Amino acid sequence: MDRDFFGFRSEVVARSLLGHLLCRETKEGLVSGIIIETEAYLSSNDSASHTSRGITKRNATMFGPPGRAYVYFVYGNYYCLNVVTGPEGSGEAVLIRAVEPLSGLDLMYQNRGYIKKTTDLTSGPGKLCLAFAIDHKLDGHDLRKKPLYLVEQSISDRLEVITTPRIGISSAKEKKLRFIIRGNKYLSRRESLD
DNA sequence: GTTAAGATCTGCT
DNA sequence: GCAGATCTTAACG
Repeated sequence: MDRDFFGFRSEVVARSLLGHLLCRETKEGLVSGIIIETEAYLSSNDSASHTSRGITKRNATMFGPPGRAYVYFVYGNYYCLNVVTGPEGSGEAVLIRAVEPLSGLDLMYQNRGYIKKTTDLTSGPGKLCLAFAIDHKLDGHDLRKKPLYLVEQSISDRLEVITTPRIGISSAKEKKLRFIIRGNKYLSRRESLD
């Protein structure tokens, strides 16, 4: 995936990331999945974004060059993976909320502990970081390079995409900045009626 | 130094 | 459907 892909506003990149592949290589092997759910966090006028109050130690990666990974720790237990977007310095990103498992299923089960259903492997931002062995050490990593990278799929522009409000936030609830592939089994939540 | 809230997940009802 | 676990971050005194 080339550099120009990430330089657009996060609302645009969030949509265009759907259908492409997220790949992770570790010494145990290769894991990959199809991106099916994303959320955009804007550079300005978005009180739900980590960057709404300026640059801090945690969110510094979001103000860096696009195409990097912004990985942060939430709720004392889990990591979330974002893709930095927009021109450098704008402070925006796209949260990867769910993928559809494609390869390396055995390794995902191993990374997640004893999970029974395939639909529980990567159907949420914290879950997919566990399954893909993503943690704070990958914060700032360039997503065009191993061991964590994106691969373009030609099917991406023919998907049926719908938008909903973002999940788990208390401000800017009205903004429909969550992008999902309609009807996919691996979404973090069922589609709401709107 | 202290404190409250948080881009979540799991297990139980 | 709901509460608890768990701990970092950032705001405030």
